[in-house]
Amino acid sequence: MQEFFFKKTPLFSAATPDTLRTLSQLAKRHSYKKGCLILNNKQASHTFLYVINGFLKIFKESTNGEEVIVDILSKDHHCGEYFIFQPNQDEAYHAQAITDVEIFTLQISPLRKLITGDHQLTLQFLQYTLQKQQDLNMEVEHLTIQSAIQRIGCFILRISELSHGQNVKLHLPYDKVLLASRLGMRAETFSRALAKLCAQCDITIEGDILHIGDIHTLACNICLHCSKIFPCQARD
Amino acid sequence: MQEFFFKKTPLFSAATPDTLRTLSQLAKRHSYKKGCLILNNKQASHTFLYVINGFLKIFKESTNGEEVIVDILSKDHHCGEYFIFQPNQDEAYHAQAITDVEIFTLQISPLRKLITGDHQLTLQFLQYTLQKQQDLNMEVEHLTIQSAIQRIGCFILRISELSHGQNVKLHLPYDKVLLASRLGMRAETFSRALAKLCAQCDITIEGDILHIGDIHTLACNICLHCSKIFPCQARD
DNA sequence: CGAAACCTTGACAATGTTCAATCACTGTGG
DNA sequence: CCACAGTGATTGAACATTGTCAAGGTTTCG
Repeated sequence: MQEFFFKKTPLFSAATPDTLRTLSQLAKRHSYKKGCLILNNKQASHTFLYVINGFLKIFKESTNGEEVIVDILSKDHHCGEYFIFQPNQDEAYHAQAITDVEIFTLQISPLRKLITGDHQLTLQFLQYTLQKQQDLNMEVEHLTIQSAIQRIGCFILRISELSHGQNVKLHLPYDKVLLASRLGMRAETFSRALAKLCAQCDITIEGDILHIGDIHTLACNICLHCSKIFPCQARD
Repeated sequence: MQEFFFKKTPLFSAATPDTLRTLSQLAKRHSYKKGCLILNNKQASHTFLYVINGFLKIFKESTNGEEVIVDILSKDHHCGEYFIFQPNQDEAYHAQAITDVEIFTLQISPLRKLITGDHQLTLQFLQYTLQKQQDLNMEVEHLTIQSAIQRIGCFILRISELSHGQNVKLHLPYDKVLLASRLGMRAETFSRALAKLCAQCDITIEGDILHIGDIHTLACNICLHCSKIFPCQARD
């Protein structure tokens, strides 16, 4: 992979030329078709994974077999950095392509060397990790104080890029079963809650397309139940 | 404050002598009585806060007035580092002493200078932030797949320090109203769920003291509903 | 002692899950 | 080209869990 590619990514843009060169030698690019499992347990704990394009589902399984979604990664999001400081951790997680997807991977141990030798890179990692922490704090908050309807409305507002527009047309980024799971509810609950939300807030559904009468009306109904103020900058 | 004090904290132990000296000049130590509000909104966004002793509640308010607990900080935990890279963020949060508490504070902008000038310190911050991210991932998982009873059981196992012992005596670290809120449920739900848990798992309650017949029995009933394997290393 | 906070309990309402049935859509193989 | 299986999505009914409201008991502390 080429050095200038890394120079353009948010996470590595501030890295030194040396780091960029090493990255270009070590990173391995992969493509996967929708549905493919990307990491097995053994790989996961010593692999850093960066999404170039497409969507990826990161999930775990509870001991009694229930699937839990840890994250859904889109372009320029990444995972596995936790293992930089926890090399022998047995935090099994799985990654699956939910669209066709392009990624690159790095082995954790050379990444650890890069980090320890490049202060600017470490600062970037710290910055993005702190941002991620904020996102997770918000997720906990939403699971605690929002109903299913409110969580769906909030998600819609976030992917609408928080425009104030009217008659906005919007694609759901992935299927409803997955979205339900991402928002911490069952598919049936999602279906019913979305229908209710639409009835209340002047939205019509057509498959995976939403027609939203007025974003601001929606925000007025939803954003009460959150510590942030519309338009917030939360990511998808 | 003395340099060797910072040298002994987990977060700053790897800092350079220069950093430690600057810290000792800039950090301000404070004591608060149980119940005191420690930060107002204006201070929060440019203050880093480190707990020396006692417990602290970090919380936000949703627009419609509901309180949400973001975290409960105990000795050697801290907050506010998010603002290092988001200096003008208006993420209002509040901090309140839930026991008598000792803390020290740093202004964000000198802390930012320390971080940018001390690679080892940045690595420590990154390490602790990544650990925190894992903890939050676990919290989301628990809110998603565990019932109230299971969340309480899981909490008890974590503060039991995961010993396998029998006839373990355990103090709840803070009052039940707060604990309920921390675990994402109402006080009434907590009361009922704890009673059920005790009936199921050979535990007796006496005020804030729990007598647990067998930790392992409890773990068998609870840890099914989690992606980690008992004994896990999750913190409080 | 008395007020305030903490905690528990009961009755009931609201919310979300489970299970089963059904329908629409897609891609496959005959 | 059609039959068919499989996935995704929706709906209804019964049920489980959690929240709400009201009341009353207990503990703490000035």
